[in-house]
This record gives sequence, structure tokens and C-alpha cells, in this order.
Amino acid sequence: MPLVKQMNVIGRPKLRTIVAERLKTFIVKHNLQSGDRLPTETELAKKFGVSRLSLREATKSFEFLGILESKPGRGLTVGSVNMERVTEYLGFHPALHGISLSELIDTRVLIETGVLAHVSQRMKENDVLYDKLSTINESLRQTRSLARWIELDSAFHRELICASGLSPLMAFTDVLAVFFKRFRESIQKAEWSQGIQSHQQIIEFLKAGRVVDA
Amino acid sequence: MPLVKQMNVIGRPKLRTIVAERLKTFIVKHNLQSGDRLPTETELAKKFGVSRLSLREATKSFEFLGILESKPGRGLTVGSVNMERVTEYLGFHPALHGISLSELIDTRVLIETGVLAHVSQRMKENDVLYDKLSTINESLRQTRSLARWIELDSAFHRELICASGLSPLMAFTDVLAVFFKRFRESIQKAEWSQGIQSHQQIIEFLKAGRVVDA
DNA sequence: GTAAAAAAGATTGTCTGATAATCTAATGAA
DNA sequence: TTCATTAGATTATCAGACAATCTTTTTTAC
Repeated sequence: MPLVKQMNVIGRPKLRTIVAERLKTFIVKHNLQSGDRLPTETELAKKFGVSRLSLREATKSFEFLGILESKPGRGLTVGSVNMERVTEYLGFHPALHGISLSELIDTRVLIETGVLAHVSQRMKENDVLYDKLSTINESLRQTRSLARWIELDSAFHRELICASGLSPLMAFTDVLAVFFKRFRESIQKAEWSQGIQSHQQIIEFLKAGRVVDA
Repeated sequence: MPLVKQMNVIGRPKLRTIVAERLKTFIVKHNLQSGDRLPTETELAKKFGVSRLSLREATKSFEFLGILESKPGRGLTVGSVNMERVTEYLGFHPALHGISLSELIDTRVLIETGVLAHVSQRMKENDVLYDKLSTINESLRQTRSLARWIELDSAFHRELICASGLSPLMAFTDVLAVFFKRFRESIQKAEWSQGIQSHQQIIEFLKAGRVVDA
């Protein structure tokens, strides 16, 4: 009869949590970059004082996010985060299902409107930006497949953000793109031409430097 | 001498990847909501035809994102995604380290500028928003600790975005906040009062409905 | 009879050890 | 040298076991 059974009111942190934290500081301390190699699982487990299994629970979580990569025979390497991958799994979560289409559109408009000033600025110094956007829009005009259209439209918006040079927004756009996927199928064909026209208009305004109009 | 050793040119997908995919569809198919319970690890493993270990590699990854929760004696339940948690681990990644402070600031200004119109709109219908922001800014004025200041400043920006009603931006702001943390320590005290003043100015303009000035 | 305490059962947490699959590097042959 | 082969290292996956923890049931005390 265990009178005073060992209890844990606070809730002892799981080993994998501790390991994840230590892994994080390890990468930061050693200033590891994408492609750099880490010690083997066995070595890391020994270093952290846990079993190989517990270590793996942490590394596998990191791998899921793209922070790490692992291959048999090679070992662990630092990866590069794949936002699309992450959001694919975050996006399906019930808690994030409630976002309305209008909210998404408002958000995108907000961002792209703000971005235009930056893009215009950079276009003055670099004609390639204009060509890139035009090329994509031309492809959009010619395509007949809905799937292809969606793909190209995403590329257009992505390129627009990219042209602004604000890299944090890039990651965010990828997230938005995932949410938009859920709604894209319901878009009417009628909106196609309209979309293309407004794209072209934006481009021309940008070239002319008339930010406000765009 | 293995003449024709079994090989895998394409690269067989890892079991955990397959399991993750099947877990995802399982949750969607059954329309599970936050708090709902899943079968036990053993049952799921059997269902998917893998060992308990392989199943755990998938569930632990989900748990890391907050999609699932697990407790001994209770089992697996659907959780609620914690964006802050995710970004804490995404944010430290080397690939995202190279972002400059000016880029971050530009991004934040861009977003908050765009947000103001929405906030102004909603303020007309709801006075509470004004009070909330004012309260935070008042606390900011009185605080002397740098750590506390950073915390409150984050709260202010967060509340501002929240007031816009655009939930996708909320998640993004959390990401930005993580990046800003790296720079906050270097902020001079001189900028304190300036920050508070501009905050107050923004609030007043919003109350007056003069979006352009803000 | 009710409420608290204790026990029993179920479930995840963690460890150990072993084998298969895969990649890298050393070795040897043409 | 250059290519094929072999050997070594490392992750991938499995099985079984026990501990820790939570839930439910049973027992006990009043």
C-alpha cells in the first residue's frame, strides 16, 4: 500500500521536451548552418544523458518541421525549414478551419497593397522584376487548366512579394497560399480574366511609378 | 556477395511519413475537434500496420506542433495549435537568422499601416478597443524594467493586430515577435519615450477616425 | 447512504537490445 | 586513373519490458 506515492503536481517535463531544448541550444551555440552535420544519435543521446529513443523523439519532431534531416548511413544534418510542409499540417487542424474567405482576401490585399511601394522602388533599379511578373501573367492568360491557373496565380503573388525584398513576408505568403488552396476550387471561371487584367494593370502602374493608383 | 541487393532508387518513404499522413486523414475523416479522444497508441499502430514506435514518431511530431496531446493513463487527444511554440523553434533556425532589423521594421510598419484602416472601422463600433490599447500604453509609460517594457510593447502590437479582426495576421505577428526578440535587447532607452508617444498618437488618430494621419 | 480513501486497470513514458536498410568511404581491379 | 566492390558507419524499424501517471472501480469509514 503506497501511502505516499511519488507524485508530480507540477508535472515533470517530458524527456523529449528537454532534449528538444538542448538540441536547439546546441545548434545555436555551434552556429550550425543548413547542411552542417550533427553528431550521431548515439553520441547525442549519451551527451544528453537519455536513451537513443528519447533523443529520436526530439529529432524526429525537428525533422518534421524541416529543421533537421536524417538519412541512414549519413546521419543528421541541419535542414532548411519548409513552410509549406508545416502549414500543410497546421492548416488542416480544426482550430484553423474557421477562417473565412473574405478574411483571407482582406489579409492578402492588405499585404500586397503595402508591398507595392517597396516593389515600385526596386523596379526603378531593376527591370528584370517587371519582366518576370509580365511573363507569369502572360502564361496565365494562355492557360486553360484550372490547376495550372491556380499554380501560376500563386507564383504571381509570390513573385510580387519577393520583389519587395521583405523576406519575412515570403514565409507568410506561403502560409496564406495553403489556406487559399481550400477555397480556390470554388472560384468561378468568370473571375479568371478579371484577375489577369488587374494583374496587368498593377504591373503597368508599377512600371510607371504610380503607386497610389496601383 | 550480394549481386542484386534490394535497392531503392526512388527512396522509399519513411514509415513515420506515411503514418503522419494517415493520422491526418483519420482526424479529418472523423471530424475530430479539440479535446476529442483518439484510439490508443497500440490500437492505432495495429490499425496502420506498424509498430508502436513508428506510430509514436508521428504522434510526437504532431504533439510538438500542438495538433495532438498525450498523457499517461489518459491517452491521445486533439489539441490546439500553439503558434508561439512553433515559431519559437522555427525562429531559431539558421536559415531565418539573416534577416536584418530594418527589414523587420519595414515589414511590421507595412502590416500595421495596412491594419489601421480595419482597426479604425471596428473602433467606431466598439469603444473597448480604444480602452485596451490605452491601458497597455499607460502601463508602458510607467514601467522601468526593460524586460517588462519589451513584453508590454509586444502586447500592444499584438492587440493592435487583433483589433483588426484579421486572424491570419495574428499568427504572423507572433512570428515577427520572435524575430524581434533577438534585436530588442539592443534598443536604447532613449527610444522608449518616443515609442510610447507614437503609440499614443496612433491611438488618438484612430479614435478620431483620421486613418491617413496615423 | 454518502463521501473519502484505496486499489485495480488502462495508457503513455522510457529503456534495452537486436536486425534491416541505406549511405559513405576504403579497397582493389581493370 | 577510374570504376566496381567491399567494409564500416548510421539511421529505420521492430519487439518486449517496466515505470509513471491518470481514470475508474471498489472498499472503507462515518
